[in-house]
Amino acid sequence: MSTQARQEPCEVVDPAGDITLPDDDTLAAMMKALAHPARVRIIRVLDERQACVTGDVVIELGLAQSTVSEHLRILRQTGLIQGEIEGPRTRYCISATGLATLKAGIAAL
Amino acid sequence: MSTQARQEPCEVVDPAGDITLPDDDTLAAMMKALAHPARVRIIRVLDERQACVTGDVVIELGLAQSTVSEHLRILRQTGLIQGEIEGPRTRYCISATGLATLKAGIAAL
DNA sequence: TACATTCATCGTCGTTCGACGATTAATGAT
DNA sequence: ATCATTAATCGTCGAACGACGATGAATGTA
Repeated sequence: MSTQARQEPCEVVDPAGDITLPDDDTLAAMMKALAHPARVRIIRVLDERQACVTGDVVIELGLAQSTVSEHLRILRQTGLIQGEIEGPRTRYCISATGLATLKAGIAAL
Repeated sequence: MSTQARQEPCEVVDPAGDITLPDDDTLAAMMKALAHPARVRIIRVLDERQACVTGDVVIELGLAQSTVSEHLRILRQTGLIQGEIEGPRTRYCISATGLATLKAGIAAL
């Protein structure tokens, strides 16, 4: 039931080095990924608990499992989070570089 | 009122003082407003040319007038830009506070 | 071998978005 | 007055979104 979060951090490699500014389309896509309250909340949840699995997010958001899985997919495909399979479950965490790219793109507006 | 609109800055009042962090819904709404390449471009255009009227943006984007007017409405309603009527045309400019709120909200993620 | 657990994917359905042309309102010019 | 210009609004239509339940694949356990 609960997550026994241990093991190494989800973010295996992410030097957070040189961040290239995204172009309009990429920036708009990242914005679109966060253009939904549920996905903003997911980012906050992943920030609080360093990392957690899909089931935890489902409980936290109170939405259907398939709905949450879809939101996670969108965030993953835009590079804002990353998930690694861990047995029968998937552990998600924030992508430092992805989020940094978004922040840089916004800040440059 | 208004009228005798000169070419003074569009941003009449905008101290850019205390910026309150937006909640999830507000932040998501601002993201949604910029979750489209055309609207990101509008922000850039308004940034380059301090301010310009609808027709200028129409030419710059190459979209139908009604389409651009709709994009401008969305940005205006979320408080990211502001427009003031100037005779038969409307002059738009970036809202410093609106954009600052967005930047603060993202940076706090 | 099952069987349960976890999560991604699929199918559906109603809502919203985004584009456009047409229309309307307001202003300026003739 | 009439006409032209500018921009917001309206109506439409196809595409995408967002929610859900159902299904399926992968893993762990008895």
